[in-house]
Amino acid sequence: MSTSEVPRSPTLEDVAQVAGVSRATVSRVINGVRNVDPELHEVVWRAVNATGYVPNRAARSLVTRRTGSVALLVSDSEDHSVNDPFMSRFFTDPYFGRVVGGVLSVLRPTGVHLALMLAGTDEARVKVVGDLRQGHADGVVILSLHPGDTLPRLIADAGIPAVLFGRPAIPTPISYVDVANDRGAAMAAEHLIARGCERIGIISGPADVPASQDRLAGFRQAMARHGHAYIPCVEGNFTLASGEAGMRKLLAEEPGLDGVFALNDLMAQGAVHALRELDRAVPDEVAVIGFDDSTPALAARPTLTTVRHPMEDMAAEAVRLLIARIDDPSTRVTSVIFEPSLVVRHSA
Amino acid sequence: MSTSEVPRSPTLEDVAQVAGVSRATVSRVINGVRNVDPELHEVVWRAVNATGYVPNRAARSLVTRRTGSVALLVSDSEDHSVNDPFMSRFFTDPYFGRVVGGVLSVLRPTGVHLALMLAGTDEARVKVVGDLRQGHADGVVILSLHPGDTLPRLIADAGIPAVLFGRPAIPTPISYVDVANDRGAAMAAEHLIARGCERIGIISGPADVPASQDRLAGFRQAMARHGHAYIPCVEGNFTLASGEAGMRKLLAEEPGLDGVFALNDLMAQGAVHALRELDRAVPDEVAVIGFDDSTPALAARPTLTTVRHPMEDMAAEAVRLLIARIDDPSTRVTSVIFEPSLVVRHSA
DNA sequence: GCACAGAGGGAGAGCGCTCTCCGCCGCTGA
DNA sequence: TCAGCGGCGGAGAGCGCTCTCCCTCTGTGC
Repeated sequence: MSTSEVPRSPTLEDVAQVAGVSRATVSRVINGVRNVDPELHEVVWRAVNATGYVPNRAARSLVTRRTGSVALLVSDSEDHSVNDPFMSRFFTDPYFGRVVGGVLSVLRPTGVHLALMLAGTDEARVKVVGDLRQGHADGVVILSLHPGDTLPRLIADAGIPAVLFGRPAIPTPISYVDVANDRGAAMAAEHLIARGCERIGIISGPADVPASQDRLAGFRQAMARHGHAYIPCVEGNFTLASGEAGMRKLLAEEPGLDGVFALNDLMAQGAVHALRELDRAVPDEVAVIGFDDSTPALAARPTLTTVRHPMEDMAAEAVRLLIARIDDPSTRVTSVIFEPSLVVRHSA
Repeated sequence: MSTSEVPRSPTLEDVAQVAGVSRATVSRVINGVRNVDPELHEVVWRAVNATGYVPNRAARSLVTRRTGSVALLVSDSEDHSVNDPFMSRFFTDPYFGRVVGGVLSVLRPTGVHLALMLAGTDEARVKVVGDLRQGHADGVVILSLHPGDTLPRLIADAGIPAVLFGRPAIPTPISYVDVANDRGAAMAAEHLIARGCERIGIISGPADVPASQDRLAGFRQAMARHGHAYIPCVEGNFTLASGEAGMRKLLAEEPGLDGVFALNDLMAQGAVHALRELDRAVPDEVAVIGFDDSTPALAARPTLTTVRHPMEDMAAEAVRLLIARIDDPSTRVTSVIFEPSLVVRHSA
């Protein structure tokens, strides 16, 4: 197409020349600083449009020490990534997409850009901190996928503005957002009981994951308030297959089960599959309730009764906290906890 | 925690001082350029580690005119984004996650970073081009979600290295990767026919989407080769609900239907739901085949027979093409078409 | 008439890096 | 012995911007 020379893009200097003013004045106009004669203001903008000027990001960053972008950092354990070159297990999970959507919803209007970073190995973790310190992003929202993650600590120690998505397993001086997992689980318990379930089981997540712990505790406490001292529980890992296996195991232990709480929707869907194969009607014979209210909840049949986890709002708030901290590093470390809500559909 | 002053991070100059050499030499060592005395080499690295030096990205970008990152740009039409503040419809779709996974799988080892950009409005499109021209990324993989998108053209005209994910609706001088949609659809047709289906219908996607057109054409041609001149077809929009509605409509038109090809898995799953409600056994009474081989294919019951769309590999290849073009802008515009494959499960 | 304030705009340093140019040094060949 | 050469390292310009300093110019008060 165009065989012409790469037409070096216009600089401030070029605009200044066209407008007949100094570089400094153009800079002032563009950044809206100080009083500039309205007439000159106009002239400068005209010159900007005439030349097609766009500020050079690197040059600006160099002097302002700001990049105008934040990072979404996914910190996973090594063994996961190694087994799955595409990390599709995670990226395909609605969890990721909902967080990205929430993050972008607040970033978009502000013009701040988003970088996506991954840290699977310890080496990568160190590299990420270096990158962050030297101008890849002004701050970072951390999505830590395994408990005992050292990354939040590294980042906090490096003085990089950061906000965690979800309570950290190890207490760390970083702000975080979370959902009241315990309260959500309690809602699930109340709902099953109100429905008349009497023998209720749990398909939990990994025991060391904070969200899993909180949901478990909340559910058990609510059940205890109703006199249910012991709740059979099997451990899953938040996958469809583990929900299916968990359901079978639970039923083997407690054949008279009439209600199940799965700690996420995917496992709840797995449980429903197992129940169908065993010819137990859902919800009439066994009621199933999930957690998250993500896509599987609507795609499953019967549709899942679940606890809504407002991930988009949480992600949006995380970014707001982050931006506040970037703008004023003295902002206190804080946590924002969102209220879950029960979404009643057909499975319970 | 640390109330100390922000300890200005070390610069090349600092490292040079520690190593007792010039700035230029440190730069050479770090960038692995030219022959540097092995002994000095060693000394410099020691100094780098001692000072904890990390190159400043902005400064480097400023002179090299490279950012060391590429963008994944999602170009959507305005009406979508407006209705869905989080764009969750798209980000939650396994499509997005698989592409991100594929992109990161090749980016990670190279140390190139990923920026995520969104362009919903025309205004945003112009802004994106400006950002791209001035140092937000060295190139861009474009995920265009609506036909007639002007963005690829804008980007091509701006001379920004770019690769499209999927054939553009409007011919544009940009490299792209795609799957042989027609061949995949033909495989689906052959499979249904081999199974003994005689009255086969299609649940298509929007008529103006290239992937939809190609699948439709491929399917029809394959059917024609077997003497099926007319195939009933209803139009969906790639969602679960549209698959369900499409199935009902199809069945109303053609009650004797014994096979259905849905242009993606989500619609296939919807079709299965409809069939269950209408008490038609899948696959015995009606065989259902999808396209993509994404998560719904495994989550549905019965599990879906589908055509595998190697999105991760395609995304990876797109990035490789992009990087090649960034490194050598004279690289020719090309297209890489991937072969689909049939994945036989239980629904057909 | 003059000091002074205050606002607007220009000059120029400098952010941290890369890269060209050049000089030094030790070696080779005549 | 000396020009020539090639390898290695230093000096320094300059990437495009922001921002401080300072100069100029107008308007005000005494």
